[in-house]
Amino acid sequence: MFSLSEENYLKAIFHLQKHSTAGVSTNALAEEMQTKASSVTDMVKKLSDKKLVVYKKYQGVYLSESGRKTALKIIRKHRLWEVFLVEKLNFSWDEVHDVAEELEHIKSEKLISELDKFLDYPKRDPHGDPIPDAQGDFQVANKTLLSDLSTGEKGTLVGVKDTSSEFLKYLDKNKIALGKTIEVMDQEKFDGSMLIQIEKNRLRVSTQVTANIYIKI
Amino acid sequence: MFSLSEENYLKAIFHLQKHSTAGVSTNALAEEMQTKASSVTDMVKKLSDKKLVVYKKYQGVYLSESGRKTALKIIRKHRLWEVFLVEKLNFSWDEVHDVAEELEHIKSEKLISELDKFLDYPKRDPHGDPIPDAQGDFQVANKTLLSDLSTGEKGTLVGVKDTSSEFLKYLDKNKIALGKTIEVMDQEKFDGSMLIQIEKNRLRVSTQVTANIYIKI
DNA sequence: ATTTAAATTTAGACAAAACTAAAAATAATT
DNA sequence: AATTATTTTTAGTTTTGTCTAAATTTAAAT
Repeated sequence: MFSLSEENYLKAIFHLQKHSTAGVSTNALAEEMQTKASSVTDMVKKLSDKKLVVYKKYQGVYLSESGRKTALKIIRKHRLWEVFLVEKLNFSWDEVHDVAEELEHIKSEKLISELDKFLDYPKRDPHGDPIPDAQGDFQVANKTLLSDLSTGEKGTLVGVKDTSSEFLKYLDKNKIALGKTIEVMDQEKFDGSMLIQIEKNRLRVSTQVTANIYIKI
Repeated sequence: MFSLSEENYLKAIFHLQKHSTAGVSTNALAEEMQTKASSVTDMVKKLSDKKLVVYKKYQGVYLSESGRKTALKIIRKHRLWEVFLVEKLNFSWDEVHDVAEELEHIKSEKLISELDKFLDYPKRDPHGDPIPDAQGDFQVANKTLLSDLSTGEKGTLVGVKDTSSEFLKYLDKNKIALGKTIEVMDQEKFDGSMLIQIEKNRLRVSTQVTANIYIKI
């Protein structure tokens, strides 16, 4: 159907598109894809010919409806495989990304519908991100960044923004995990760092940390 | 490490090499890879540069020790994924090949060792073929083609030579499955067809069938 | 032992997806 | 508004793996 590269571009455009209503710029896409702007222009033209994106020179690129559907299918596969790796194959949440990045391109409807069934239709991946269903629909959680909470507020940790191995290992080390309750005990004016209570533990975390943790109040 | 295409060539050479002690011919490889002889020559040169095969112009190609090890790793992955698809995702033995063909190229040592563990270290794939261990070792079963048995002999069905969907569906339809006991009741001189007793059933099968079923006496 | 046939290799070309360097368009500054 | 800076696109190459057509080598047949 689509090449590996085309699929990866669609996914990247989808992820960049969430951040704003404007079109995705060539440079942003080049950065995300770890490639050069000229390569992006070439590929975007190809995707445009295939009606997967809407593209006008110098105006950035938008996913078309079919492009969005295709991107969501890939994201669905990626996140289902992540669940599989963690739940069945003893991977930790910081190890799954690269392997899922490969597995997401396997082409078989049956494989994914059966995997979904085998995993008992999970709604979220190991990082708390929602898994689109076969139609591409998914819950948009009303989540808040921990950094946006005020002293005294509390909620449940439902996701992470940064999914880098370094960040996830930091969380593991400090026993900060999905599903736990977090309460903001104090905030330092100077650097924005927070003193948080997470179950029995109390610790101070920097803004780099609080700006990458999603809370459901 | 190696490209998709390189891996597929190594696998193809491995499979063709079993049939004889001579080198694999360019044309045979072209046929197996569904490509042209000139493309094969190009790729074989590349594999030779990488010391994965031993190649002398016009003399056919042989796997080197490292080529053989690489091929066995891919075959191990292919067969483990086949077991996974059948045992965990409700695939039938005639549906697994194409998907496993894609899954076998996923690069992760941990993925495969954990999958192996998850499946409880299977020794054979759904078609009865042996699964190499992490070192590339596997049992070479002392199996016989059903067509080589004589009237009165019996044994257990341990594998199939032809793994095409058509043949496997034929076997399903006639309740011929791995692990069942088969006894040769009679053989027709004229066309070589056999009357076989397989558990409670008795049926007549052609040489196309008997030459593709492996029996362990 | 020639000639013919078949198999194999070489040479040159192409598509996909990337690159570099230069040109063009847009945005930002003075 | 004109100039400068930034972003984006174009033009021309490169690499991988394929192809066709022609040349070469090996095998088969007379």
